[in-house]
Amino acid sequence: MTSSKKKEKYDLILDAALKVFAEHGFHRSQVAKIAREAGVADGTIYLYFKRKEDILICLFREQLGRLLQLAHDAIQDITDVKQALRTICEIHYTHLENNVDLAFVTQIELRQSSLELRKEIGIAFKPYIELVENVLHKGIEQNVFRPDLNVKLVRLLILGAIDEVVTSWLISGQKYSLAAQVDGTVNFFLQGIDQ
Amino acid sequence: MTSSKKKEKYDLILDAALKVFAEHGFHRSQVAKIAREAGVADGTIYLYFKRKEDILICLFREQLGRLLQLAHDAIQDITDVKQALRTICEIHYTHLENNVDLAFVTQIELRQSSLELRKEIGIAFKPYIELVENVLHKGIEQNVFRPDLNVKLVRLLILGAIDEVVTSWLISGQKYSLAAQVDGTVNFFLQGIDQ
Amino acid sequence: MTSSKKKEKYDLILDAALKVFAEHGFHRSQVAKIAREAGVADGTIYLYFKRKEDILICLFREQLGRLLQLAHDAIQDITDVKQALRTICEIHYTHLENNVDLAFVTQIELRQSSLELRKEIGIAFKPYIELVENVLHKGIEQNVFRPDLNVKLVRLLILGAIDEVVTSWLISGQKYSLAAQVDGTVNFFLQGIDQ
Amino acid sequence: MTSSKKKEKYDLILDAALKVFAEHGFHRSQVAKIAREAGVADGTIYLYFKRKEDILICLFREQLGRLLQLAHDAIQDITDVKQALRTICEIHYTHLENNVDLAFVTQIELRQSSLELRKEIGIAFKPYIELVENVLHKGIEQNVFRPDLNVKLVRLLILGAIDEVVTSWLISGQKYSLAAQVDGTVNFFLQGIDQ
DNA sequence: AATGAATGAGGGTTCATTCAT
DNA sequence: TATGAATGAACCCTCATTCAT
Repeated sequence: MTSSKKKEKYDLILDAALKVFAEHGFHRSQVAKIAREAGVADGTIYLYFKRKEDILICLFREQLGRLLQLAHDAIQDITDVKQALRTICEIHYTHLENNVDLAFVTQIELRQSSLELRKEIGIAFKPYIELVENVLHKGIEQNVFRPDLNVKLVRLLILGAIDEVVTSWLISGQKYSLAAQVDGTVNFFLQGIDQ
Repeated sequence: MTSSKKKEKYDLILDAALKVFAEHGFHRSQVAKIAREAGVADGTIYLYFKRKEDILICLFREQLGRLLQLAHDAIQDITDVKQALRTICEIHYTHLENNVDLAFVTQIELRQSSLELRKEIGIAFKPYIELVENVLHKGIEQNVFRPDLNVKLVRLLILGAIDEVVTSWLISGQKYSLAAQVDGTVNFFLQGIDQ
Repeated sequence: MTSSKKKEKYDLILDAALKVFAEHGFHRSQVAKIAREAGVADGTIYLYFKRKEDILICLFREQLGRLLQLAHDAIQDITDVKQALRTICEIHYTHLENNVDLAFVTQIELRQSSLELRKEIGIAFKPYIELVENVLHKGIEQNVFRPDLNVKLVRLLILGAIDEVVTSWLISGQKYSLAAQVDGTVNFFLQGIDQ
Repeated sequence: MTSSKKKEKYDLILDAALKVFAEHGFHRSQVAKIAREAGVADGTIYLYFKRKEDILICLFREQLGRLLQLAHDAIQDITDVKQALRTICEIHYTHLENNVDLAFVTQIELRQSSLELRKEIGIAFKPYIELVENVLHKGIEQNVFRPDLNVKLVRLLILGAIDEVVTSWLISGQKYSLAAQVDGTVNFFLQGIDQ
């Protein structure tokens, strides 16, 4: 009972933080504002999080975990690596398009943080990196992807490219469909721009 | 004479800012520290820049201008669009590898800014975008690149991919050569990962 | 039974407080820390003490009571007032030397309190004051001490002098024997510094 | 000019701090309150003092310096060591009686500080200690004071005794004359209480 | 143009105390 | 009696910006 309540309040705060961060940005979001939004006292925040930055980190971990789970489950039964890559991209775009608040936090606010925090984020991001690298490795083994690929570099290129598309879509004011970019994106990944 | 002095001091401040931002990050760089580094009084900064963020914007414009000029000059006489793309990527990587301070400011510090600032930065970034898009358009016209390319999307994908490679190299502690990634990067852009 | 348990817990808390106050100082000693040391819940503290300062006051009362009892018992059968004074001083120094935690609390932490608290402390200190004044009065009656003594003033001088010796010994890091100062102290009280 | 203004503001703040500390105590005195009393902005305080505690230390140094100067000047031409001791005591009592705010700060507020701060205070107090010890040494040399005196111990006893008299006078509400205690105090120091 | 002293708004965090259970 | 989760008031200090000189 107590633990369920604790869980509830923990989530209450994270939900409130997501909303407040998305609206005002990390630096402009006072802890007091998050507390008010969550319906708890300022001090209560500090029963669940060590400091303000921790809220951001936990929020990211939690949310990235869901995205990862979605992607993981979706490619579980897919043997076609090209299709797997497409699915990852599709889920990535779709999930962020359906969760604009989350998109703002990951694409904009999360970058406004100290180098130390970015390293923390990097660690949390590891499983997602591995998901992509696994697909690449499998593709090379299956002779579907070119054997001379530098997997780490290609992974950077793919995730950097995806990231920029999402950020650009956000900054533009979400005036077009993000999910509609999947085909163009994946074709680029697979065939490049050369004739 | 006066204007030349003004020019001098303006540059003095920007040079100081680049150094200080790179060392301490934007938020940890007090205006007073930049002033001391530049050898001027705190108040003098405000004769040349409206506010602290302006220093960052101007610094970015100035430096991006140089990179743009380098790239522009280098592809001037190149008719082979593939080679042009390679040259842009090569200059981008090489220039940032040779100017780590600049790299830190553009890849890390510049992101730690408000949405408004990022829009400003976007505007300054326009000419670089056009440079890349021009190459893409030319390549399509020449039937070297695929005719169905969504140029804006591909440009995002290319610049996002490059950006991530640079950031990752920085965060890793510049433990390997950035310029050595040109081949892998451009091959990916041209042929993708498909066999 | 209940009252005995209460007594037990009351003492448990005071013992914990003495330890925690001595180690961290009054202001740096959170109520939570005392509670943990005592093995009770935070809220339980408030069943026995009105507020944090009360713990300090009660602790002082309790401990001073013991010192007073020791001194009182020791001079009970002493008719020589000079010897009585020496005994009081000896017990004071010895007791604090043997209870450094207590010394820290009385000499350092107790002073870090509001004027109001110091008045409370003054009241608790009354019996000790009377003990000393009684010896002085008796000495005057017996024509052992000078008849023109201002008893209240002399009592202040004596206790102030003793207090400073103890504090200085503490701050010095207890590098010498406090009890060894009894002779020098009492000689000063009795004969002054004049040849 | 500038330095004279700086001096002025420095003193303005110290004067304000003395008043505010005396009235509300150190811990209850917000920096903002001192600033308002001094007629400067909050931030200005920090142009002259590193932190709140520094104000207290500087205040003490400044004021103790004056008291020391007074005592030093007064005993300059006195060859009679007994008279010198009397003069020191007289000036101490008189000065604090004439500067009740100062008395509150030195006797009450200054004690409510961390052990570290008390060490700082101890250093500032050194010259005063030496003043007293010099008189004691001289008295022993002149065969006026007993040759077997433990000078350091006696100095502690004397200053401790004086200190307690002042504090007691303060806590009592200054209902009697402090200066009137000089005779009783000095007689005690010289002859003790023995017949 | 240049100075640099002065300004003052702004917020994360602690912790004594309460109260529902 | 006992718990301990929740409360929320309280405050020092930084630093971007201004302005009198």
